[in-house]
Amino acid sequence: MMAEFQRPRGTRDFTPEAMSTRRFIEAKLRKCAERFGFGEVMTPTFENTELFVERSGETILDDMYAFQDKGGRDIALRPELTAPIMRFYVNELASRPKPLKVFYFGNVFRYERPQSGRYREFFQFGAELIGAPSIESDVEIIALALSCLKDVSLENIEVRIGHLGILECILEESQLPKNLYGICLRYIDKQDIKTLKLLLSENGIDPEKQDTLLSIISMKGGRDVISTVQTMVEGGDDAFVYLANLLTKLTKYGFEGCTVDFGVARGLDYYTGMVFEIDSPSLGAEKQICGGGSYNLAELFGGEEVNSTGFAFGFDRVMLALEKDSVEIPTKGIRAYIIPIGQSTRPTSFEILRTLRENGISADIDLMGRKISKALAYANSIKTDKVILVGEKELVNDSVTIRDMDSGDQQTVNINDIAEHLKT
RNA sequence: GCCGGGGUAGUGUAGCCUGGUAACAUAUGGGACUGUGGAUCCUCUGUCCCGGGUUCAAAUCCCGGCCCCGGCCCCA
Repeated sequence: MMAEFQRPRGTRDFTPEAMSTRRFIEAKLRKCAERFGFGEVMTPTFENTELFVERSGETILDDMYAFQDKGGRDIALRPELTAPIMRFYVNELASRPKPLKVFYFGNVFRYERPQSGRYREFFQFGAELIGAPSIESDVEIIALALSCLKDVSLENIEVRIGHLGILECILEESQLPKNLYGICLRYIDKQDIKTLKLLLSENGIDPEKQDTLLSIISMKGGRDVISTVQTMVEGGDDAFVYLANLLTKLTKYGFEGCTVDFGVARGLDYYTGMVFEIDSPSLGAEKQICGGGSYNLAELFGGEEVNSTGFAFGFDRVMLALEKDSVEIPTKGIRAYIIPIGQSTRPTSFEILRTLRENGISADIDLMGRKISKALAYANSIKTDKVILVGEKELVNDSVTIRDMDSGDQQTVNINDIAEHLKT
């Protein structure tokens, strides 16, 4: 048999086993966000293309699944979820009590060349905290991201926190024309030192200032780095204090090991202050599993200015990282598998099946009419905890044999006690 | 968009260099063992990514495409 159809490039099918582990992790993330007081929201899979162009500029059209629908409307499959959430906010949620805390989990689409940890349809889990312009909001967001990773037991991570205020300050000092800030931040984010240097030289930036800038953006470390850099920069005091306080407040949440990295720029114009990224060193080229920061988008979408801060996880990369780090994820099977021995016991077997299911116990039964040996092999393959052997001999005494699939131990249980027996 | 490595039963592989009837393991389905054999034994089915070229003959060599893996670019 020849497979007639293939999946579109960069997409994936998920097996029952894969879905089981994905849902397990997903549930942990959701629970964590809810514990932090965030509520889940959902927006459409596609939006008007304009929304994303407004946010990121015409160039992202190349990287989007954008098309015209039958009514001639320009439509795009969402490439990310922050813009849709902010649109939702401006449309309907703006008058809600502040702060507004929302989270999401959804598929997103990008027309890019697939590679390790990069697909054309992938999944993002993220949160946005809207309307609370305090440092505590930024801390709350970072703490949520870190707590999520803690809850899924991903320990091998690198957290890098930066501040655009400081970068801006440095750029101002270097007297680079303001219209080049965007490009410059882009190079900084990419750590493209060569091109950055070229840009600075071309614009007649004092070589000494160049060196200062270059050394600052490559600096990362703990609290001491903040003070070191502060001595190299004039002004920007507020931002330095902010970063220092941020680290202090994070420790109150129990998070110590965050590093400060002045090279985190997240090449986008609407980020305003704190920015952060989380990497999993176990992954290859695509090792960033999370990105976030404080931003202002509402105004751009026609709403009132409102401070927001948020992050997004690359869910698939989190799953990859968990796999690389060999984090165990429990596989769940069913509680009981019923094997009728011989035709005569099948009616009673189905009664037992029904009783178990009505008692909230996951249960399945042999539908193939198999003999014990093969039925046991099947039961083993679907990872059931117990097997219930329903045979004539036991039924004479209204009982069945329950076999524990881990130990192989068996015991005789009265039919009326099966549900109770399996609950423990 | 660019570079490299790949694509052989459901899965994992051998065969490719050096062209000559496509194989092994495992899984699935069926059967035997007549109530514990999660075993063992027997057995059916099932494969060269697609298209073109070279050749008497292509899984094998050549070209193009598609897809996968790794990297570049990009990464909202």
